[in-house]
Amino acid sequence: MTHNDAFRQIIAQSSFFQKCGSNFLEKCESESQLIKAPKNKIVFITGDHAQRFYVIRSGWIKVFRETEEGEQAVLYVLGEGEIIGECAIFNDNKYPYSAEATEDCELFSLSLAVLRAEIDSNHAMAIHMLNTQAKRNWVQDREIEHRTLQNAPQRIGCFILRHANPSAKGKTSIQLPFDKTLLAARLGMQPETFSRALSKLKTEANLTVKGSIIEIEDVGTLSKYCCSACSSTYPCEDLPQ
Amino acid sequence: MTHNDAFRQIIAQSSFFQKCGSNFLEKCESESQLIKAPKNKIVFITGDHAQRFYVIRSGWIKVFRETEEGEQAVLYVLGEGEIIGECAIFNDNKYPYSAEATEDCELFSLSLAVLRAEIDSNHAMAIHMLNTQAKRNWVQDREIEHRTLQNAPQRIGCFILRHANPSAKGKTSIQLPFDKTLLAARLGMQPETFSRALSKLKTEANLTVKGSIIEIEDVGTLSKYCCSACSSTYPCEDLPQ
DNA sequence: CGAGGGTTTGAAGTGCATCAAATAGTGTGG
DNA sequence: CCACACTATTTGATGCACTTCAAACCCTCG
Repeated sequence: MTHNDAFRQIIAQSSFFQKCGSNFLEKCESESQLIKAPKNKIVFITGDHAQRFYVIRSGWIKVFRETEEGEQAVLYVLGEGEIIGECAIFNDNKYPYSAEATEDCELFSLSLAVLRAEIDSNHAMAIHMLNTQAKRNWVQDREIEHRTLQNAPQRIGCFILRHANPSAKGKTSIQLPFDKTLLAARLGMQPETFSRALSKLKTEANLTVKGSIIEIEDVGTLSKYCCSACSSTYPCEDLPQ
Repeated sequence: MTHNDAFRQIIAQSSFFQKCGSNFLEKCESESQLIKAPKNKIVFITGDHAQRFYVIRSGWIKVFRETEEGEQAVLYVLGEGEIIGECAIFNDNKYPYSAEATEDCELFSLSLAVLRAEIDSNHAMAIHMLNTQAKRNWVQDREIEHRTLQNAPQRIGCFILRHANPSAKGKTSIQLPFDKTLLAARLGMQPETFSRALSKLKTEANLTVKGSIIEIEDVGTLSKYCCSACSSTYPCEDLPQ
């Protein structure tokens, strides 16, 4: 596959780029660079002077902030078609978080200056960015709600439900998108807690777990267990992932 | 004071309105309504069809989401000059959270349609909103970090430090802006936990507490205690409040 | 002075973290 | 195809942080 084909393929499935004008897409395409980020590669660090942002072609990128002692708070885990680091243009050209490849990843690197110019000159693009930022905003508001009101098993169940087919009734199943240690961090808990909390879910909400495959005996039971500690009701259509 | 004087006084100290064009401000002024929200008044509820947004003239407004059982997650507590509910224009004209007066408040009610029209027609305004949303975004990212990495006494100390004079060295003092029960909820803990955690801070970081006045014996000691569990270092200038 | 809300304190329980170790799973070279 | 190394995951034991429930205390205001 040529570089441009690869680029277009990702663009086609990226909610961010789908609404961008073809003029801007062409500019991006022509100057885009495909980056291979092997597992554990740090893409950038909080405070780095930012010149590029990234579109994920493959793999999962962990977005986090870290104390001097190395304690991490994972803010997002982003995958195919999602963008990282674009927010640096609103933060004095400094990345407000760090990003690390959690497995071998491929990223398209794009110019922040091109993005900035597009936003500044193209009103539709500014509106599009505004929608993107606003949406990310209430996703984070929800995250705070989840961490405040849901306990560990409920947060896991909530994550599972958001990955299940939203129209599923009764029996269904999902595959966890990345490994359990990373998911634990994403949900704000320790790996040991994750393991025990998932065990508890097996009993309380009637799940079967085989590796990364989760079989849900009854979506209603699971959602009742999880969504009772949340302001939203199942199916929680307005949250991604 | 006339309505318009009161309006202009608030606008003058609102970071949001300071960068808006005079044309827009006049439109807002002419159709603004001063609302008195007595203590415990619900300004709006999650999911309400939104036609107005609000600028706080006085008092503290609690922004939260709530489960069916009445458990609340407080997302923000907003005060003078801050705006609430504007984000409904990016959310299908539904408020994504509830808002309640925690004391007798005065609000200016403004038209979302006017705001929407301004954003759609005025590029500078769109860019301004973009900056506002992006900033709120990383404020929320930080909130998640704080709740993940800091324990209760550290979160309280962090809040105190953000309310202290940023150039203070050594001894200084602050007054808590609202009551301790609300502050506890704002920081994601129970009132009892707040009380005990503040006691612990008195010992660990050498504070004196008299009602809502907190005397800090040494800012360095306090920041060392709190900021060690955070990715930022004191003074944490990029966070508001 | 008494009522009521805010705040603190006490006692007990729960959930999650921590540390340690066992087990399962995966990829490697022989 | 097997043994080994390495990582991911689970399990056990224990401790701590925070919550919960209950009651006392304090402060303000009518």
